[in-house]
Amino acid sequence: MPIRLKDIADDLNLSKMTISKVLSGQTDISAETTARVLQRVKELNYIPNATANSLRTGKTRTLGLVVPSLRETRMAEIAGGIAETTRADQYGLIVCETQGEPELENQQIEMLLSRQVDAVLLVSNQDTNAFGEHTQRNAKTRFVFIDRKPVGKPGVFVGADEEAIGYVACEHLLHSGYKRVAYLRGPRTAIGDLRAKGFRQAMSDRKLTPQLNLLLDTAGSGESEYRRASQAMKRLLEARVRPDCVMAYTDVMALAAMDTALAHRIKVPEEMGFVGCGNDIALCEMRVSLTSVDMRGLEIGQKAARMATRAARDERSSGARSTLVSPRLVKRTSSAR
Amino acid sequence: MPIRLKDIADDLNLSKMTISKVLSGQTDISAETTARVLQRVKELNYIPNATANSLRTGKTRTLGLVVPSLRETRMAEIAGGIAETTRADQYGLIVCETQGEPELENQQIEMLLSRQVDAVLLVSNQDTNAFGEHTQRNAKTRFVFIDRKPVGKPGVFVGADEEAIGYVACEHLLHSGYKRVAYLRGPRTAIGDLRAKGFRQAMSDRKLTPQLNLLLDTAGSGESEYRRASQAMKRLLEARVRPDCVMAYTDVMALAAMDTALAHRIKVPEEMGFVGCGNDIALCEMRVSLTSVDMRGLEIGQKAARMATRAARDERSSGARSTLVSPRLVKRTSSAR
DNA sequence: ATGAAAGCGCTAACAT
DNA sequence: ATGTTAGCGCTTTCAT
Repeated sequence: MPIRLKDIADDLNLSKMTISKVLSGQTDISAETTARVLQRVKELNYIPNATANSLRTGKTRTLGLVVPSLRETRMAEIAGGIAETTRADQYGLIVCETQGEPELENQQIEMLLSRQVDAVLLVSNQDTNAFGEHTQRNAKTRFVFIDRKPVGKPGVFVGADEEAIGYVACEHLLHSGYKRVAYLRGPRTAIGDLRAKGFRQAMSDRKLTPQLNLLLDTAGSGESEYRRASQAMKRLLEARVRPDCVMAYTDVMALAAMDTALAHRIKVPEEMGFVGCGNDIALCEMRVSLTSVDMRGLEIGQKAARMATRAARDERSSGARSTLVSPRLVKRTSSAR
Repeated sequence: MPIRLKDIADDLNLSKMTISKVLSGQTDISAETTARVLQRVKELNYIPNATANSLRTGKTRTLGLVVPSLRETRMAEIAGGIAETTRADQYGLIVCETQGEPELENQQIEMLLSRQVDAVLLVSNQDTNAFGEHTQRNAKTRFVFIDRKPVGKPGVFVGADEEAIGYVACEHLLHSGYKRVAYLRGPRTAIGDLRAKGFRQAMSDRKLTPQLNLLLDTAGSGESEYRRASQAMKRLLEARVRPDCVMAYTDVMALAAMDTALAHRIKVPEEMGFVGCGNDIALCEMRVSLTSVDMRGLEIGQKAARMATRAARDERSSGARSTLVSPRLVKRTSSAR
């Protein structure tokens, strides 16, 4: 059996309280006793029972993270940022996958509440608010939403500034001297729409009109993202007016477009430029290295974790309700005109 | 404040025990009472306090996972398998990153032990066994090692059959009619050596001698894996005897080699075949789709989680001490001669 | 500067 | 079929 406070106390002819006080850094214990206790604690390799502590104090120093899947690059990045920050703060992190299923999401949130986590970090798939009951009733546990704004729930929000992502990518191409921007715009989700809005804004800020026939939606089922983007790119190359640059919703799509162009003997970046989103290091260093928008998953995770621990400490729900993290453009060869 | 057992008991004029029994499915409660309790529990949205339960029972129904980083594809896969299985078993999963630093690894293990996890799943970076103390002293917590065999610690092991991975990849190429296999062998780690051994075995089983000049080590610092593999491939193409196929330690390396060959106007797969390892879906569907060895990260995670929960349940440390998971070859165009 | 008592929310073991 | 007692390991509060 593991060693308990009492074991140390008995061993030293002191009371449990004295040991507890030493370990929690109270100052009303003599230096001598403190030293004796600390030494014995080390010798016996005492590890405090966090469960008992939690039951007594009502705090677990543990956060819960709920994500659709850890295997998407973006989620892994965000989770990494969260894990890093929680570790530094001496918090634990319970991670749950939901496969995008609302039912599992609710189930996992309930599991986390049962485990008394101090806060829940949630990348939700639910546009609806079935988890409303939880956030309502259980006033104790704070919620931090990531990347997807909840409809009107209590809890703070951190996410990428999607509109800025679209803007930055497009503006970079225009600034580099490219003129006819094609945008492989990805799915018709809230995020996809925001990013497209940024793209359009960048165009109109330069008095350019997006040529709508270059606005392709590569969503669709069956084929891989790469193949779908390749096909879209082929169609673009056959158009009356060819674009002289392409921005894409993801790095994979940008890479697919670039590969297609290269196969058509188009010179990159001289004749055609490319920008992706994600700054996925495995993808951006391939072939002609790819300019990409870093969406700051790591920072978003860090920020979310900090908001969570702060919210968990404060009684009152604290200040900032919503934070957008600005993207950062990483220039590489593919757009170096 | 959240609702407690006692609240329900008072509300129904029953004792805490009756409620507890109903919720844990004891049979010695009348059907009528059971129904009444269940209904009120649902109405009040009662969520049991797992912390109190754990303190009382000594079990947390929580596993700890320690990995170098969640952002490597392989780790994300393994973690995904673990998360899936623990969820199905109604276990929680505390995830920790160590950035490959032994100090952090020990720290995180201690954190997990403090939180009384029922078992620790560990992808260790330590060849040494600094965590020995923990595994020794804390007889209660079980250890499951993943992908890296510990030197001689208590605890079970699950990992990929690395030798088989090397064998399967090479044998596939030979079976397809390729003759001169080049192997971009990756780093000189224990795993790298095992995989090379499998490669050599496959060659000698066919009475072929690996041409040593084709055995390249792409380890080295600074440049990205893709660039290093590209350079290695260029050297291979300038050699007196060109290989007619390439197998690589990773999918990125295989892709780099293939891109280099394609840039040299070599026809894939007719003139040259390629096989990678990892079966990374984002990479294998690019360009000429890449044949790759699936290293079964998901299955390894699932198996590890099952071993962990089983070990946590049984008092005695149970049977199987070591399991190797066989790789699965996924044939695609790049080697379709 | 040190310690005794009480109790966090739950359940194992034993009454009734 | 239902309830009582005791206690998991710790900390808060209040003595001494």
